[in-house]
Order: sequence, then C-alpha cells, then structure tokens
Amino acid sequence: MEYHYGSPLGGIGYVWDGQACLSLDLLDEPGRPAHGRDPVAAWLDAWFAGEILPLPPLVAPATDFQARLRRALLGIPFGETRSYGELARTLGTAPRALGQALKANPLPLLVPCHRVVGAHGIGGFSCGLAWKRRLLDFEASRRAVSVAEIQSRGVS
DNA sequence: GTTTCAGATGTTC
DNA sequence: GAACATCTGAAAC
Repeated sequence: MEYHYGSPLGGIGYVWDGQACLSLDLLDEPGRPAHGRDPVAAWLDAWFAGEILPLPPLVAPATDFQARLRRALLGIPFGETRSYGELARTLGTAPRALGQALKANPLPLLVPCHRVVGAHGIGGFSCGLAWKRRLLDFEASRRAVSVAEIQSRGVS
C-alpha cells in the first residue's frame, strides 16, 4: 500500500505493505498534511521532531554488500557525515562502487544515505541534491539545538 | 602553493 | 559489459 507523508521539508511517498517498508521517495511537491498511521509515519513524526526511534521493519537488502552498507550508514550518528572515501575504506571497497550502491538504496532517509558526502563537494543524491541539502541542514540545526539543550542542562 | 587531469576501482543494471 | 552519487597522485602552472 502506498502512502504520502507531509513533512516540514517536503512530501514523502513510501510503500508499506503492513509488514515492512518496501521503498521510500522524497518528492518535489510540498507535503500534504494527511499522515498515514503506520510505523513509518510514526518514525517520520519522531525524526522531524528531532527524536530517534528504532527503525520500522525494512525490506531486506538486495545484496550482501547493501546489507553491510546499510549497517555502516546506520552507524553514522544523527547530524554527522562521512565521505565516500572514508566509508569505502571501512567497507573495504572503492569509493565509486559505494556511490553506485547508495544510488541503488530504495530507502533514503530511513537508511541515511544523505549523510555521505564527497571529499570536496556535497556528492550526489538520487532524489535530488535540494533534498540532500535540506536534510543535512535540518540535522545540523537539530544537533545544534540538542547540543545547546545538553549544555544548558549542564549549566543549570 | 594550487589546480587540473587521467587512471584506478568495485558494484549495479 | 558499460556506467557511475569518487578518490588519489602526479604533473603543470
């Protein structure tokens, strides 16, 4: 079943079959306010509120390499980035191969492929670079907020 | 010192 | 077998 989620950053379309999330698309059109009531929508609600929930069940990776890549991506903390080269070294592969596998990822955002940037530029993004910039901006500002919160707690 | 360019490289379709 | 969401080192300026 296909759903549409209206996020603060834009519309998100995803396929939820009742068991797992099969795919997710970041759309150009602005998000409609209607939210689905399923684990993916709940996860997105939390994420855009700056909270990290356990991921909803996801479709199995297509290849063994994608499984390892997914684990590596999920290991990158909220608000941080890795370069293609850095990540390629940890996976024992070539940077260009990594880009190819990232492009094939059907679950952007859920599997944070936007946290991988080029050594010199921002790199690429299958759903459009505008989305990648928005997501990175959002995480950076959210992290700044949470760091400020922690610091203010520490002071008081 | 910096910029430019070609070659290496592994996964995907 | 070709394409690719890159990196690196060497050469030129």
